[in-house]
Amino acid sequence: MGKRKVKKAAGTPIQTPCARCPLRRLPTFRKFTPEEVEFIAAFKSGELRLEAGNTIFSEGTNSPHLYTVLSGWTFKYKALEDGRRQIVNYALPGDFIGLQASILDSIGHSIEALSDVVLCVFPREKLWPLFERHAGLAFDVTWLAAREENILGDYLVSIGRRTAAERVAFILLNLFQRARQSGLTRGNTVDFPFTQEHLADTAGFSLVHTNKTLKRLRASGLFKWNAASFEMVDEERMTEFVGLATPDEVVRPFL
Amino acid sequence: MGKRKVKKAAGTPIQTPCARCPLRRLPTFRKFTPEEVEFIAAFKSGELRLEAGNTIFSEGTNSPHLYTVLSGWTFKYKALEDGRRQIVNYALPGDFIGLQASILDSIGHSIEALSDVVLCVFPREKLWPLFERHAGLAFDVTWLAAREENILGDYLVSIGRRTAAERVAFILLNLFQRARQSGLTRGNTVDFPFTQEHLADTAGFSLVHTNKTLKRLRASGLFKWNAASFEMVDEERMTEFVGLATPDEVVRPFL
DNA sequence: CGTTACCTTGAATCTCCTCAATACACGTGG
DNA sequence: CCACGTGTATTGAGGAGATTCAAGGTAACG
Repeated sequence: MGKRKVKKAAGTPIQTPCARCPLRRLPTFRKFTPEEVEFIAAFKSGELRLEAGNTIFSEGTNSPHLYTVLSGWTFKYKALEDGRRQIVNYALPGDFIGLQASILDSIGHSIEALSDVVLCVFPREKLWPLFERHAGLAFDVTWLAAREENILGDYLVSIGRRTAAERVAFILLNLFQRARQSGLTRGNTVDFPFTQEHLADTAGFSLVHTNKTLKRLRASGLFKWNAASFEMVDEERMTEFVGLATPDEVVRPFL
Repeated sequence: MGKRKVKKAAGTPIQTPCARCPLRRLPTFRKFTPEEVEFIAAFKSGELRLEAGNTIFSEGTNSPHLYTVLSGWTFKYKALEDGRRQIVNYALPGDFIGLQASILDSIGHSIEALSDVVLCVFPREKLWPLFERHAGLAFDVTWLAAREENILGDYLVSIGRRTAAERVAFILLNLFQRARQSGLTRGNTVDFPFTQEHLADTAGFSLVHTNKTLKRLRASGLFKWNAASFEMVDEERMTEFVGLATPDEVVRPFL
């Protein structure tokens, strides 16, 4: 882990107040009633800032907290004893992480900060009052769980049935679109914080084969990806190459 | 689809009353309060009996119902235009299907009856009252969604990172254990209603390769599988071969 | 007794993996 | 400032692993 210069003001950390949550301004996220915002503000117990590379959850663990990503990227993965690793999904700003640890009793995967991140922290024991007093928010939590299932299903088809090129293209497209929803794009450009090795562990390929697939894919001109900077050149053709329909704009909840 | 002799008594169909739901007797499922049982009984609007091979949900569709499997097996899958198919998960007695269609607005996968099945039918519009009036049941719904996510994650690692033999063994083991939880085993034996082609579409392999992998795997003596009848011979070694820990007994909800 | 659905096997070919070497950017310590 | 280590990207070569094509084989059913 590289040491970075972290300048921190001494004293109390500055927290983002929920009422002025920057994510709420994005068109992606649904509007809340004042009571809901108030409840969420009370639900939130703090913020957690972590540098890239830190582990947030370990597989099999339990935790007194659950989180929402406020800024930065995280990814969740499962590892086999001999070192093989499969990345299961990513979480971007607005996404929930650690729900499994709160609902089931232990989490089935590890979660790691992919970039420097800021997480909103919620105490686990207040999840129950949320279900009791705010059916709307409870429904939102379920919505997010269903969405997660949906994404994993998409990844499953990709890994199981798509060719190498389709598979890699699918992942890049998916992450680009989700980054856009989370307000991380400028025009057709994003900074992708992950390496080819992450991509390989997401696609279920070796690093070498991922690299060669990328080379062929780049030649198609659908996108550019140098260093961290990813540019989507022809989203439409990319979408149809992967065999998907153009996604409709969703308005979704988050906490 | 083969025509079967379906003998049906004329007149009103016989329904399983929730209070005497046979699934509730299994140790796997949690006990409900009398009020909860009453609510569920009112929530349930009927039963749906389907023969093997029928489609229950089509990808991209919406539905006024959601279901619980009362008996039989179903599987959900996604198809690409050119015919490639990936089975994403199975649903056994006690499992929920079609939640995505009720929570998100359309379902991301198709669902088909693998064997003859009986489904409990719940009207979608009563899902909201459930969240409003029975936080405990709402929590259960979320629990089931989180469990689903958990299973899909396991399948992802298998498809992405396990060898052919491990992968096939994992699926068989997983389905055997879930069948046992649903009360479908007699000793170490179950009737598996799926073919090698289903297994191939679950593992992400071609039918031929699945067959050859099975042959090698059978030689290990961990299990027997002839015709429909599957016998688990050495569950412990099978578990460690796949690289898993022995699962603890879970008590889980269902509707 | 012919059809249908599944299972099985061999052969040729393509995909993907491992091993190995090189290249480039960056930050550290001399 | 330069030498060196570290992390990431790139490329070639040889060998497993999977796919497709093609041919049987078996059991159930009408």
